[in-house]
Amino acid sequence: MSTSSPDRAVDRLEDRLSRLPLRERKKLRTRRAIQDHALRLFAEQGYDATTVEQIAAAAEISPSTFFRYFPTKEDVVVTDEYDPIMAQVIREQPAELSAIDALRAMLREVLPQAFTTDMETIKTRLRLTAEVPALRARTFESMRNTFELLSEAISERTGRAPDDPEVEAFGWAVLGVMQAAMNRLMDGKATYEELPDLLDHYLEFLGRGCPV
Amino acid sequence: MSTSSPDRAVDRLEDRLSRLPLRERKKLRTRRAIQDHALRLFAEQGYDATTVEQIAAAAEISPSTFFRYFPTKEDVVVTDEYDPIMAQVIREQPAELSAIDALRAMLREVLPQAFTTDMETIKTRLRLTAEVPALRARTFESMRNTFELLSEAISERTGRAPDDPEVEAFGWAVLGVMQAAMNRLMDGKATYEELPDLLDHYLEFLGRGCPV
DNA sequence: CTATCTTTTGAGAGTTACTCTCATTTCATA
DNA sequence: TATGAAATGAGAGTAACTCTCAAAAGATAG
Repeated sequence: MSTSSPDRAVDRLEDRLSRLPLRERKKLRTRRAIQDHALRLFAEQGYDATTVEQIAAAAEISPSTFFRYFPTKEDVVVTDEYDPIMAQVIREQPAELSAIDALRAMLREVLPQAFTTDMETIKTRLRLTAEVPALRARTFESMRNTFELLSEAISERTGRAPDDPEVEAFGWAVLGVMQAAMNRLMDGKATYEELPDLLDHYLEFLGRGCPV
Repeated sequence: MSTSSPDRAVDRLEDRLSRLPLRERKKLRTRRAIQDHALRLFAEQGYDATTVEQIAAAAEISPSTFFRYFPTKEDVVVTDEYDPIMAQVIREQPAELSAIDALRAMLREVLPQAFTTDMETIKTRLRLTAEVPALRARTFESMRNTFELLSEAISERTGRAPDDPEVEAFGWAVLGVMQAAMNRLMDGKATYEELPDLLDHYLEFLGRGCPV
């Protein structure tokens, strides 16, 4: 299995950081500081028990500045950078693969890579998302973003319009089975090691018409 | 197409109201008053521009009491009573139908019924859900409830465990295509008249393995 | 019908996420 | 080094929720 594509996709992101005007680099550093301190405090004290004021103090900024970087406290946990990478890797799959097989190949590439580089953050975020109602709710908004990128990539591969009714149904069905897998993970009915296989199985199951 | 089942299911709900201790009946009346006034005010002034204080004043209760009936302002819009009815109607379908066909039959029964009795409320709720980010987010929590009832009903029909991995994947895939249909409705790409056919087509499409 | 017990309600104070405004500082450019 | 633009901090304000406690309303026994 090729491992170079997601590396490249990630590298492209990291690369951009270094050769940026000072101002922009400082902003990115501040953003990351906020997120790191926030996740640490959430893990230590719990989400609700941690105030924005505390996060701002830990990151050495003012509360006003916090809200300039993250419109809500929830965004600190919910915002991630994987969606564009996943969309990109879908596009890089051979054209002869079906949409479902392209998705399966993408996940087999991206998941191990993400787990290797960011396991701790991923675990913290998933645990918070499972436990805090406000964060669970926000998940849906981020699914809508994922849907946009996903249906765009699918549309390109299949030559159908991005707002084709069946493309949209397919996109949401895929997000559905992904959510099913995430829920099993959050409920402790599956482990992180099993996740790639579970997702693969779910997509194949979807392609067979969900025979139950 | 049978029309008696959803009538009975609804009737059973309405029936209970009449022969209830005074206290309970008053509570239900208060609850409905809050919801009616809230939806009216939201429609007139917008969701964000309407405060809980205004709703409480309109319903002639105190703000404290508002939060005893609805834990959050969002719940007033998001809470609905259709899920148990839908689960019940799924159970009433002939055993020889596949899970997907049972769902299709259920929707052909329940949707017209719901549209006939509650069209105004449904439209208001859907429009608010489309427009207000906080409400969009909350949709996901109510999907989780729907999932519980749905997977329970599917599990009974198929004889598989409710937490069987494939039952869960199927349930979320179904919720996915339903969400796809709702989104088309909210985006103005489909009408309420077309919704039953669209949903029917989506479920059939799902049963064919989503060939895109 | 009265008295008691339980449940529901209202009033009010407190917390915190989030918004807005304006003065100040920090960085970019000539 | 001076000038303009963008980022920051400080502070005041709003509104959704939480908690506590006393008053009111409904249920129940005598």
